Amino acid sequence: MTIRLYNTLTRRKDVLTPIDPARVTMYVCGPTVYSRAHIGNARPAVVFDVLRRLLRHEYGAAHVLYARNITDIDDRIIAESAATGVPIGEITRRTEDWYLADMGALGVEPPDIAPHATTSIPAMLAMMETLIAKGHAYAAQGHVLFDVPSFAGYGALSRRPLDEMIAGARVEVAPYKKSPADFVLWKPSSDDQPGWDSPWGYGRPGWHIECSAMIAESLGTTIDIHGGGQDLQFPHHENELAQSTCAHDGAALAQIWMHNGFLNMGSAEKMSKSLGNIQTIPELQAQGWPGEVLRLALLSAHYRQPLEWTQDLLQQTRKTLDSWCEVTTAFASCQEFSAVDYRQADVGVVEALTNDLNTPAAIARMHALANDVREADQRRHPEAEQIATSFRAAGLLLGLDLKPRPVAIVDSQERARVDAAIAARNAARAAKNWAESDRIRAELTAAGIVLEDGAGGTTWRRA
RNA sequence: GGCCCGAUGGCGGAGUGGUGACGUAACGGACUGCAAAUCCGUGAACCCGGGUUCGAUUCCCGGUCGGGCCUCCA
Repeated sequence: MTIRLYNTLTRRKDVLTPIDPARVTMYVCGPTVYSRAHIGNARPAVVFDVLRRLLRHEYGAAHVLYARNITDIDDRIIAESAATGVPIGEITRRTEDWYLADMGALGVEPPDIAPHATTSIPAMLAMMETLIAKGHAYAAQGHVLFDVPSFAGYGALSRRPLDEMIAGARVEVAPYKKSPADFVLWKPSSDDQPGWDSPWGYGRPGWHIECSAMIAESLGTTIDIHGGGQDLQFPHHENELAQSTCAHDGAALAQIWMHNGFLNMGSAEKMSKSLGNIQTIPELQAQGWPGEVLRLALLSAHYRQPLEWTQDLLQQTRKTLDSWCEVTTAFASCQEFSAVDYRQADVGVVEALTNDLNTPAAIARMHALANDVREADQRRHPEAEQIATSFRAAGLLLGLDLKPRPVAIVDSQERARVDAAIAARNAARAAKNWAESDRIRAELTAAGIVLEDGAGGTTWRRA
């Protein structure tokens, strides 16, 4: 099936044509590990996790190579260490562990490759030497700078004319820059700052060079998809593109550039650490929102659109997820996780995703499938089971495990206790002793168990 | 100031040159001892002004409002 993705470089939906369909490559800018990620940081992780699942569906799991970096050297990390007294290594290790745990809670699988900036210094130094040799970078006062005017294509990604950028610059231009637009590839470190020896002295890399070096090292010269948040479009991705293109004699860095939108917190204000209006994933979980609810909520809007992040959205999402899990309950083939494969996913859901990852359309299709299953099941139509399977498989494509309910009844004593209570209540109901039957229901409700009297008897589930 | 993006029902959120998804909320009904779930049904929107067109929410221009980036940021 043809996958079309919106390409920031061309400002239209382009057909994805992998350079090598047996090795589809995707790189997404990962976190700078200086403080715990918030739910807004999770949007790209979840979005590109879905894209990865779609790519695996189309090209085969063994033919997709996904890299997401860890930026573990950065001035914010140095500042965080200085402010808290916690050693840099501890901050970065701890924050990365949190990141992986938090994303895991949202059903995000770890990438195939997770390059770290600090272990890619040789590759960065090599790329800088190449850029200098080719006349696209120069050394000055312990710095190495990229010579922006030397690259005619600069500004193509963010559509910023170079002269206007210089004219509108609000930052004071460092004296060692040949052009105000030039950016730092390498900068000197003081003795108390982390650094590495280099031909230009003891120092550390600038922000942009790491991604260029790590992409070349781990995936290749030209990759199929490059992703990240909208805010990275400029200057980060523009600079990455410039460095890599110049280092590789004009070869494109990526075929398709994708950028996700932000989460808004009420009043259309974006969630950000500097505004202080963030919610971390453990905080949200502590409020009672399971990871899958958070994940589906993040997918409820198209990835390029802003998403209003509200309690109402989470409540609505939880309800949706509950009803979807209810749908698979009656079908034996859906009970066993191993029996369901995402390759059996409903074609309507797949089609929605191949259209620039239209998750809202995919979710709408899921609702339709759920209705189909309920209807077919009600009529005892043999097709019901098959639809239920394609429904659950499509859920896997979205990264949702739509397990049948009730779930997590590991305690057989508890099960026996609930069964006994239901029997007692049904006896009371048969005797029209409503006071007693309501008392029993209230007791179970207090224990977090919801009873449902259906045509086939009383069933229960966790609230 | 420059560049870019957006504006759809109470809310969230797709999509389309012509019978206006989907979800949730509201209302009516069926079912139910009550409830939940489910089912049936009813209302409910395309920012403003021009233009193109037989016809625009959809295309074009202008405006208003909102957001992002230009400095760290998913």
